[in-house]
Amino acid sequence: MNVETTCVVPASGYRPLPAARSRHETLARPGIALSFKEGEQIYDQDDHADRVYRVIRGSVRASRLLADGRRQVGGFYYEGDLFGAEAGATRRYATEALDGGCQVAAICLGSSAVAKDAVERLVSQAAREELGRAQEHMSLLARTSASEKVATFLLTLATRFGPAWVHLPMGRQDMADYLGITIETISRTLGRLQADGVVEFGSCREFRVKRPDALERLALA
Amino acid sequence: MNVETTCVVPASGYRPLPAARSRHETLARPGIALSFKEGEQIYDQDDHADRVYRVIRGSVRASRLLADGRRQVGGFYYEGDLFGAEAGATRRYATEALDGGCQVAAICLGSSAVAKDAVERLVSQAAREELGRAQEHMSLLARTSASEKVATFLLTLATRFGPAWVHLPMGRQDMADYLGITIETISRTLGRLQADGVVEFGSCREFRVKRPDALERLALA
DNA sequence: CGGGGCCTTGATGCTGTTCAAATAGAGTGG
DNA sequence: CCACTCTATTTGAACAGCATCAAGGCCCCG
Repeated sequence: MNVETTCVVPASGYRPLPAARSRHETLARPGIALSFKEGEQIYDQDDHADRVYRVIRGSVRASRLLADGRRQVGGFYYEGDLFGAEAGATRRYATEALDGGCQVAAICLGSSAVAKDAVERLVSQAAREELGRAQEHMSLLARTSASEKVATFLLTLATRFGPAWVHLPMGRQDMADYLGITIETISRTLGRLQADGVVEFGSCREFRVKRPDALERLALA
Repeated sequence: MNVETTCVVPASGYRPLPAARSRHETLARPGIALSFKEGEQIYDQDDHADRVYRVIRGSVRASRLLADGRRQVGGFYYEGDLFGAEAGATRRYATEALDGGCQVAAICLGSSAVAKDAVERLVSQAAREELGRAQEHMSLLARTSASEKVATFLLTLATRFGPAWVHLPMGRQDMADYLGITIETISRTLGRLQADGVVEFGSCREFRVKRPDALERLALA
């Protein structure tokens, strides 16, 4: 494409922050800290969306009930993640704390006129993060085989939370509803991965990657 | 590709537009109009993302090559849609014109200092639209059966493009890669829907809904 | 010790994939 | 306008993988 335009690459404003941030940076941001018990709801499906959040501690699950009663898990948010940006005026997913002692910072839209710019940047950033996650999730769901999905899921977690033992804040049903497969298939696939020596489970909520190369090969395939 | 006009009309009053827009209204917005032939690329995967676009005429396909050679279709954009917002600094999907004579308006980030605010709002709006589409697509991919996926896909198109005959700008392979199923399953499912009298195909690129209630039931189920 | 989640494991059927081939459709040049 | 070619779509048959139904085991907590 050879077009002569007066386009200028922007110096700032459209550059996303790296996905992983230090906790210090996280805490140094505006917002009202809130605590939630395990399973407690942060906001509900169809609520009016008037704020975004940042996870300070613990993890959060976004889920949605479909017309026929099935449940879809939209995503998981971990320490440092922004969430709560919406395409419309209402919540597409409900969000709940996965851990006891889960803390989030709420950033209210249009709260203080002083910090208006900062809030707008935060909201914009939240939308970008959400978009990235949604696209990642789409790739995951588009994969054909259950082992690819599960392998990719574990790999993503392992990549983010270090090479040692990784704690799974969500249950098997959550994973199933997130990956679009049944809980039985999840269980069998995890069992197979462990039997093949690719990963190792300390308990059903804790795993460790034993052969990263094999896991990556499965995830890509 | 050739440049048609060079309109740098700064949009004054911003307001969220309805999904369907008149062509006139579309053209009254800032941007550089560009024309593409069928199959011509608008931008490539991994390109630097320095502008967003609005479809003026025709339709656009976003697609992505995966490591193992498979192709994933991220979405389709139709007249009036904003596209090209990214979560990161580079393009996650390549985009190509589906029709001959496809026209899009390019809005360069940070182009004119005068319209800076308008551009920022447009980019923000583009991100929101993209997020909404991604979430819709996730719901689609999470559905278990092929008939649900195909029915939902047709219903979405029919809802947007009126009750009469709807033209499909994409081929079967595009639909397959969008829905995460094979082209054979697409073909069989469409055949079944037609045999059941739910839809009717004039040609393989044109259909009409005969029993909207039945289609909706399939889509929800 | 007993109850109730949650997770695992087993057997069977269905749905979609795969491989293969036929048919339809669009474009090209005579 | 027709014959030819190439691609897109449809159709067929066999197989593989996941869902479903069902039962059993594990673990936490009262």
